[in-house]
Amino acid sequence: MKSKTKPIIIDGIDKKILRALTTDARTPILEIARHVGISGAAIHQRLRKLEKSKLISGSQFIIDPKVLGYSTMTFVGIYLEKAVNTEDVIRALKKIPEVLECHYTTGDWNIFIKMLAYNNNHLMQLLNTKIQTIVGVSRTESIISLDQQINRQIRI
Amino acid sequence: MKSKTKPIIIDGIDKKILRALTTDARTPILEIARHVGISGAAIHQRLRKLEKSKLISGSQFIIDPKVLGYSTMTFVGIYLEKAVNTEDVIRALKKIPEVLECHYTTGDWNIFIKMLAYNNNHLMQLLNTKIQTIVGVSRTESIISLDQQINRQIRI
DNA sequence: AGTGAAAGTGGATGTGG
DNA sequence: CCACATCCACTTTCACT
Repeated sequence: MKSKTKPIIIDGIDKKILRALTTDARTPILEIARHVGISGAAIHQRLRKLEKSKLISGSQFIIDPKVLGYSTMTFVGIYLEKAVNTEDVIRALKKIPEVLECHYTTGDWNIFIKMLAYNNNHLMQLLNTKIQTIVGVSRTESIISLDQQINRQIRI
Repeated sequence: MKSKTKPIIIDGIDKKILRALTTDARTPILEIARHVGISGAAIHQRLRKLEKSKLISGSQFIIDPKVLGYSTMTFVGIYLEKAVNTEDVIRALKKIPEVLECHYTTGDWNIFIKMLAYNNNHLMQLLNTKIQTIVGVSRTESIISLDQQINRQIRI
């Protein structure tokens, strides 16, 4: 299967549409239309094009974890034992809701995750009872985020 | 100012609303209403409550960076020189669009960032011409994400 | 907290330029 | 690629429970 994904051509109007909708997914199409000076139907067509190109992969309401009491964000580097099925480890990590991201990485660690916890105690508990207990995990190193200064999508 | 944010009480209906809207920000209120068995107006009221509590901090269309050609995601640990104004460094990082996240962290690094690049060459270029040139940055260590297996919000 | 109805607005679509 | 017109669905508000 030749993945013949055409290179997407995005003009200034598309950019304005994307900027509006990546800032607020509920921005009315007609409002964007007024703003860029073409009809709502035209915006609608362009949106279909952008969705078909998979450039837009969906939309989400954003939950603020702090309001739920999650005040500690941590990055955890994970060392795996040599002969281990990494897919099983990923599967186990997926079952831990506090794990938000998980990457195979270059460097010393085999796996790198981003994780939320209520506080440092909870973090320790998660590491000891959830992460370290996964078969194949030999050791972890934690990097706690003291403050997040940037959090955004790629600019369009 | 005592930040007297009441602990939010979220019942099962709120959870269903949030689950629908964090999956697809454009889910019609009436559809959710039919699903949970109360009126649209009631869903609307609850949404106002959730927004007022700041648990919902907004909504976004999600852009897939891969479609734009960004195939390399990298975490970069940054060492700063001793007597440096970290705020200036943050300010400089904010101006680099490829930087998506930026954290003050515990551990060896002072600052930890998540970054996109088109490829390894572009990554090198970004490091050499954008990151390393920031006044106060002494050294960086890069961890390249070979594959991202998990990417999600906190579960509700 | 929730209902139901009313009023206004926006999304979706087809025809035609 | 866009405009216009249409229809239908959705959001929002309010009086009432």
